[in-house]
Amino acid sequence: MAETLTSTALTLKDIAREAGVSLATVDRVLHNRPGVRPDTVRRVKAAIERNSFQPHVAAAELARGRARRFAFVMPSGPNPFMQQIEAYLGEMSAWLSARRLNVEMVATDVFDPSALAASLEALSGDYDGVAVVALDHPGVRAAINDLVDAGTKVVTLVSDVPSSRRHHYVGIDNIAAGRTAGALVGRLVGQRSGKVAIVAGSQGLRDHAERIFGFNQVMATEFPDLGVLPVLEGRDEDDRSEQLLARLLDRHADIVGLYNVGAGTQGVAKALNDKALNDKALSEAGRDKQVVFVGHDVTALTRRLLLQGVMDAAISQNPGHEARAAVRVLLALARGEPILREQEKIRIDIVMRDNLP
Amino acid sequence: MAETLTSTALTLKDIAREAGVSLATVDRVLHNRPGVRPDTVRRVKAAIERNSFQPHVAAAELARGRARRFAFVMPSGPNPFMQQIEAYLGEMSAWLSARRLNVEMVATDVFDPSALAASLEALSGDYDGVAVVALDHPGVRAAINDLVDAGTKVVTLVSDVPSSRRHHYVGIDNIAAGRTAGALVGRLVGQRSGKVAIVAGSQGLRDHAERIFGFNQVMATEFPDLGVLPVLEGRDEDDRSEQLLARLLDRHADIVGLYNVGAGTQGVAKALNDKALNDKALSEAGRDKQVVFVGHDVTALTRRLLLQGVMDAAISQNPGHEARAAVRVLLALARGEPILREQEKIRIDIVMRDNLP
DNA sequence: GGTATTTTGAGGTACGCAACTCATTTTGAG
DNA sequence: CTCAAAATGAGTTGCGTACCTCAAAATACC
Repeated sequence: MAETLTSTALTLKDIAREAGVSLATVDRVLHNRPGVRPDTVRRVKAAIERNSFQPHVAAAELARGRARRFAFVMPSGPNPFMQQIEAYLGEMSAWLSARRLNVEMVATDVFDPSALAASLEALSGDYDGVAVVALDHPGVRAAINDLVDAGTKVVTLVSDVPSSRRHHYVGIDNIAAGRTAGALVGRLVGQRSGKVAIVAGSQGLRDHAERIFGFNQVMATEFPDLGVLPVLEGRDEDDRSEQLLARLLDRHADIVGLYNVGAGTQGVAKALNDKALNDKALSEAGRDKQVVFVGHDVTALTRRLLLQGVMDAAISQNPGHEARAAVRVLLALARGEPILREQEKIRIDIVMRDNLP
Repeated sequence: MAETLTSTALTLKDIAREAGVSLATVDRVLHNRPGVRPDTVRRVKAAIERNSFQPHVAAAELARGRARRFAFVMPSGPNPFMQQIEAYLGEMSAWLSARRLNVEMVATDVFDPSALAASLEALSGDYDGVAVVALDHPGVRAAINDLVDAGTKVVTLVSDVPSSRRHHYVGIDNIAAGRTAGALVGRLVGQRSGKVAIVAGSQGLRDHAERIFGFNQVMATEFPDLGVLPVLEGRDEDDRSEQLLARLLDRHADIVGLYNVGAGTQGVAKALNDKALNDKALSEAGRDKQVVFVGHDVTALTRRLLLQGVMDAAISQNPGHEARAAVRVLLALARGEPILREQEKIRIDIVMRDNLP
């Protein structure tokens, strides 16, 4: 009837007795300190295994004395998504200080590889852990590897550098995100035929490129009747995105779907809106005439657009989850605890009007 | 450039000095122990506020000595969703034992109010926290309130009893889930016209009733052209669901959408499949002819159906998240820590083939 | 005023581990 | 066998809090 998931509490002393050694030796083994014969190490580890001993987190934390320092290296400039991550870190402040964790924000120009690399190098030695919104570039990769070699735990956030030796990536699979967007656009367009437009920040950005790749993959295989127009590069700027899109809508009257890969949402929405008003003036166009609009991230703006019905779905990576996961992962890494992969995995959320968080 | 989110570490001793009292008095105030003049209480609390003092979690945990005991009261019987929750709790076992937390599973017949109430009463006094998959019934409500009065922290899991004094509910808003399902069915059906079927376990179950309510709400307001057929009650059994649905599909050739509210998915899929084969024999029916099928939860079965294209979308509440959130909330309640609402909120996930977790 | 009662201070112990010192034993090389 | 080096034991201290006891001081009551 009642089945227990945890064993009784053993202490280091019990392990020492079990292994027939002293507390000091167990401590040496546990912390990879030198001066223990390989055979003895084996005996101690066996005793730990046999009893599935877990050091008491609270005791360990209390004993080590000094607080841990983590740094978050984030893009400077007004990126609403990044601001949300910061805000959620702020909400954790009580949680953090109850655990004597210091989290510091470091702003840097993420799009300048050498500036980013310099910011990272500057952290060396002073921090137990670093979370960084990274750019995949050789200089950045080297800086990350240097941090890792110095014993700092490194987590890439939102944007990964897979070729580095970072300990963990907290973010979504952008190819899968693009595929999801493609499936949504295709399915929501339904029976209608026509063309699909893509607005991105830049195809040079790794995450944007991956999303576009995934999107095209699905369109090609599952919705071959929908022609995909060349990608517009709006540089994540509202004005530019609006102009480019407006021109495209002018030239192609048969656009039925739109995928906005990055930011610049305001401009995209405006261009779409102008077209809708225009259409309405010409004839009575209902939902059937409307362009299916799928974008990314739930912000104040996209939330409004979803509620108004201008936007049909947002692909979202939960910024709160990302902020908390980054902290938890850094903490687990620093403590040498296992990471709960399921918990820290960032999922691709489909957000429509009725499941707005 | 580098902005810190956490303050320097104060201790109780510092607070005592600040307030001009002894450590013992601070301790009395902190734990609501008697024997302190109201005026002194105020002074101490002011000092705590002023310095935004947070007791060191690790020290507190270490000092209290005894381990905490939590109980999970779950339905007996082979419910895949509940089994997933148990499995995820199992994955946490290292995490739990490192914190000296004991989690015990208690199986009970959740559909029998008096049995459930009895199970809850039996836990009284022995546990620091209880998570329960509850049934909204006066007897159960009373049992929950008794536990709360006895000082046990109580969290309802998956299914809520809002009228009780439980401390927290870990689960989704089922009305919103139903609305989401409705929006999906409506949008995915697209231009086609026809009828929509609903298969539920029972309209007597609170969560099923709420989902149906939300579903109908959206259908009535946003997709008035789609007629909703009376709810089939399959009792979450495969055979019964299949038979009922097969008969309905026979009678109504124009069914274009289906919402499966609960379990019995295997049977529902079989009935749909038989119809599809039948249609194919009569004419060449592509995707356009297929019934849009939206259901709940990602299990081995629904995963397969999504991949096969039989099912179009699953509304999912992440069982791993629910398991971990329940533990974290119970722990925070027991410690008197604030709850990170954002973190513990269970979201309504839309899962389609391309964002299968 | 004196007594009972309440409030406060002072101090100790324990929790489990990290990190350290120093003495002692064991081992291996010559 | 001798001696240095390596391995191990034994012990201490401190982390910040909970929880407890006992005495002293302050206050309330008659």
